[in-house]
Amino acid sequence: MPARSIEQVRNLCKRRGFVFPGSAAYGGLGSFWDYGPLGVEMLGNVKRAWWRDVVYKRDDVEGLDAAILMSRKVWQHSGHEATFSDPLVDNKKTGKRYRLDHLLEAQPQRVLGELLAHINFASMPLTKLVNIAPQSVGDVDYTMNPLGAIGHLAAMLIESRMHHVSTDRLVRWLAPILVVYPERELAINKAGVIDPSTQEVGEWTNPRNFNLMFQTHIGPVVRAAGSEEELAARAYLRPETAQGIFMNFAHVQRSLARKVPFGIAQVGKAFRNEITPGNFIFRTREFEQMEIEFFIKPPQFVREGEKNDAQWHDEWIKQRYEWWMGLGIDEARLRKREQSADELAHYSKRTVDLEYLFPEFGWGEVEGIANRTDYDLSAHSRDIPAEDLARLKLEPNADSVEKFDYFDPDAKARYIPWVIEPSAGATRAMLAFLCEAYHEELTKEPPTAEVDAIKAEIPAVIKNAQKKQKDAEKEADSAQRKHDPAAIEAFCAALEEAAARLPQSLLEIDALLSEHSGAQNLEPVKKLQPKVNKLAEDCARVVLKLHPALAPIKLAVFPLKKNKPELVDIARRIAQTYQPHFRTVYDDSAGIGRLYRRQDEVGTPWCVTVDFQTLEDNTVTVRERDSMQQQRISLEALREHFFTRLHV
RNA sequence: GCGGGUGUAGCUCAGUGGUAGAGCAUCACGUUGCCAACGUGAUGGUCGUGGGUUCGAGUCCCAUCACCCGCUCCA
Repeated sequence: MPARSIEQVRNLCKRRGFVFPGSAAYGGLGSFWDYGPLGVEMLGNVKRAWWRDVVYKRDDVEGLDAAILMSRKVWQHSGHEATFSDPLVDNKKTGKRYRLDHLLEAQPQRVLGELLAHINFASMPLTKLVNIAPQSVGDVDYTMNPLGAIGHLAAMLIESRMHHVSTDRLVRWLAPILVVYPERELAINKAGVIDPSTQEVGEWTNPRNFNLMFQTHIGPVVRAAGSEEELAARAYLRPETAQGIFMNFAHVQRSLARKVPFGIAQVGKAFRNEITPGNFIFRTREFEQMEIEFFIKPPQFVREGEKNDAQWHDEWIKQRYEWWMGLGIDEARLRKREQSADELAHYSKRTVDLEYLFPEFGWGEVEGIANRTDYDLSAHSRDIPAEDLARLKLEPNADSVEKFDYFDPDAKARYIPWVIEPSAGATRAMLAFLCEAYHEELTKEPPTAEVDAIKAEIPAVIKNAQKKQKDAEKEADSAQRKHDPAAIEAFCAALEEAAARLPQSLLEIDALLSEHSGAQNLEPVKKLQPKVNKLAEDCARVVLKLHPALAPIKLAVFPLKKNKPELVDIARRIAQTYQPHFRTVYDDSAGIGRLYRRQDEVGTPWCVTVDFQTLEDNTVTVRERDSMQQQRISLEALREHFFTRLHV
């Protein structure tokens, strides 16, 4: 059974030195995390496992480590500066928050018309309108007259002649207007904008603009915000590592004389001013990515027998899926999910997400494999033909001095390659592997008397719960029900079934009693739960069943008794033998049983114990983490034993 | 930003207006021949912060800060 809650994993991480809250001495800084001695090992192992798989094992991928700070121009032309700023608005009544454009898209046309009618466009500064208004409406060119464009739109909407303008296009203009319009709060509320969650008119706050990229400035001089000097000096911390790869496409291709198809892999930090960080290290504002941009021929140059973009995409999806499985993720908790058209990023033709089933919050993306076409390399190139600009919805790039094209000796043609992008979260991967590896196991037979006492109390719990279930069923209006009868019924059934399997099911019962939020309020449960929990903790061990390649410590060496210098000496010597090759620790700070449990908890796959027999025949016990089995191995054979298992 | 929750020892948490507590962890000494052993002792606290009520506040009141969970986002 993997982790039941993120809380369990978070606690273990803090207690055992994987992950600590950041800036803790000053009360913490929301959702920034520091990686402790074991965390840095494990995260490093995740990254190494990935690098081995996508760089070392292949003939067609090279590595790269680009700068984190990149010119503002990169992010303007990649589209991030525009798309990473989302206006948000809250409904004070329901507490729901929406992206303004999503909210407007969910409105009936009538409300959008009302909204336009309530905006006095003449009161808005013309300079702002110029940036927002469409250049044409229908057949009429409004380049010189943005006010006219808005007025035209408003008139059409009010007269319900919507066939000229689709809702989503209209929303794209309306949303930015509502962010800068001085009386926007009034307008939204007067127009009666509806909350999609309740289908009732909401009580809305001011839409506020959010920029998801972290800004900084190159050079120590302080400049006025928004000034020309400030904009010129502005840089962003990369929100994805991918753009660093695109910037270096030509460098890598030329310096290593690479032919398409080939890929560039990069591991590194990325930064996003997430609106809602949370779920431990799942969504943080500083995180680490493992990304590949795999460059391939554009469809029109693909010849008979060669893979096209769709086939390369499928192949990478398969490859990456297998990587996760190979490191111990169970099939039941890893899935591929096709992104729907409306959630595709601005650069993507098709994206398939790999999602892990996390405890508590459920399916969460750990990797996205996107077909980015030739969008990015074109966006950063000058002299792109007009038809390609139109196809990719790009503006001509006058800032760039490069054209990221490639002469293909096979096709005898010059083209801008397409790209398949497998992009995984390294920090998320670590969390997924930790959740997957977390196990609680019964290691001792609980005393019969205590088990019987628990058994005896369970019927009372079930009876009490069933009474609550009947009460809930009496309440006809399901919205008024305090409890969900179906949930109670399921709880009772599970509890009854588990009770019959005591004592083996002790941990399941502990989980049942402490997890059902409704159950915790039952009086008999309040009495029973601490008893069960105590007994469960006494008779169980926590073990991280990590793949050895991911385990932060590979080997721990103990003397059976720490006050026997002859055992201590040998144990220390064994540890020192392996320390240069892989993470090995020596420990004698507790009794042998406790030492084993400590290593179980951090996922150390093997422990070596030096005992009195060692003095006679030079053998030690090697104890395996998952099975807890021991075997005697001679000191000479240890090297072979571990090196083959760890692929050193 | 809105709603909910939590702040007491390194960790997990008790604490009824009247001397600041437990378990675990840590350290010392003794004991201990393989799966969270035991005994004795010790270390460790501005009870998140600032005000107020009171003879007296961890506890009641007000304010404030931080973190956690949920809401958008998506590696």
